[in-house]
Amino acid sequence: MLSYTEENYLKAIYHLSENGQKSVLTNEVADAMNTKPASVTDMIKKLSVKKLIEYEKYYGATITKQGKVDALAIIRKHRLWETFLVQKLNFNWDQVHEVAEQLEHIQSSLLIEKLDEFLGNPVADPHGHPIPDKNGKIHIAQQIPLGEITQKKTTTVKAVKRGSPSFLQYLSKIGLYIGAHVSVLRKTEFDGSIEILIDKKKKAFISKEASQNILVTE
Amino acid sequence: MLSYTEENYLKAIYHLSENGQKSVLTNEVADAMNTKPASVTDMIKKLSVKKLIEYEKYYGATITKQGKVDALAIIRKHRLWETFLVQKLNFNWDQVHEVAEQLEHIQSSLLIEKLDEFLGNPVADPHGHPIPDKNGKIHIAQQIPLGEITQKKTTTVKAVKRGSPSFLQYLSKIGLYIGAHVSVLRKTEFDGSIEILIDKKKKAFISKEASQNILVTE
DNA sequence: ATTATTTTTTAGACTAATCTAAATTTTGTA
DNA sequence: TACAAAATTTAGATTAGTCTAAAAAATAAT
Repeated sequence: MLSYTEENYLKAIYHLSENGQKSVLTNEVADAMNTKPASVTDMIKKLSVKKLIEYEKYYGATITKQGKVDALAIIRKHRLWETFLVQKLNFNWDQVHEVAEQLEHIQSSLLIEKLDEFLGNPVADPHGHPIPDKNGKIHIAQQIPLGEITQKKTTTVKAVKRGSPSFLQYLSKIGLYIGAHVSVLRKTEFDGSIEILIDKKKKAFISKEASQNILVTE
Repeated sequence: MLSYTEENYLKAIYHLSENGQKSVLTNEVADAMNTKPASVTDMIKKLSVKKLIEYEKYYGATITKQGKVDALAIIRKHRLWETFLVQKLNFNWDQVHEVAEQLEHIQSSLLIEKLDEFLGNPVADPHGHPIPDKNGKIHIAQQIPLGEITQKKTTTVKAVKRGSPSFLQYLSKIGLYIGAHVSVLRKTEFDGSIEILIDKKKKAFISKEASQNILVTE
């Protein structure tokens, strides 16, 4: 069984290796975990002894099949708990991450299966991120950044990419949420910002950066 | 803020000091925590520096006002989570303790207040144990052991005293649960065992020991 | 291609929580 | 009361996770 800390490192390494197949570097992990590279080296050795990652000195780590399985189990728990917090306890979507970071480490397969059932076997968390099923299978929906859709076409918001609390609060403030219907009214060439129409009612200007973090149906 | 381990020790000391005002002895704590007396001595020193207990060398520890407040906050969380597991996730009452031992350490006052509300501000957990309110206040109901009630009188089961999983499973098996209506049909003098009638339907013989662990309304 | 910079690892130290074994103190008893 | 037994504390060691500083290796740049 993995310790609290081992779980967190494994998860970080999984997330870092999602974007690109390349091996994950020591400093990247240290940044993600807010620890020092020396600590990462130690932990990487531990995880590689446990066959959850493969590690070549000075060249970073790659996650193994088993490592992925374990990481996905943790991510499943995280996202189910986030869903619970929003759907059942009325948390806002910007309030759930920190608490789910704790809840994801609770060890009880009975609990997580019953929670899954209680929530109606959800396929995505409050940020639109897919929830791996019991076997670690993820259904990856085709989604593109809002900035890239054809003008006039109406799409549905499916997910947010990076979800810092302040970004999520900002989205709520302009009336944007998962499931909202959005179309692009105008694009500004020089800075990439766009004007959008939400649910045929509200207009909003959003920056290029923001538009890249909002994912919609194609 | 208390560490996971400090919380567990504080809770154990609180529970041990509930039964009797006397100070809690090192060995008692070691037994309750499944650790060695030497470890207890160390922790007792830490908690006394934090003013959660008062400690006189060789004479055990007594919990302070602040210690009680902190202990009750943990117990509140434990019992709210147990209630959640049974009422919302359909756990059996003999399955919840271990999971709640983990959940009680989640740090989020928002979470616990929302959970409390979600559950309808329950006053007792699935074993009938009182849930301290937000301010640590407990409503202590008058309850007596089943073995001590007057024969023929019908009473309502309110709580179980010590709730090991096997004892709870046994109670379920004979049809006994919190809220059941029970009367004593016969008492056997020499061993203190009794025959009871549950919900005017089921009869069961239970030992003196069991009867002392079932608490009913007077 | 040699040097400078960056990255990573190693070495050694620290804290929290635990242990065993030995020393100390209290308690019980002859 | 004095000694034996039990309980408690102290001393010293261990493990997990972390750090800083120094050493080593890889990468970039002149």
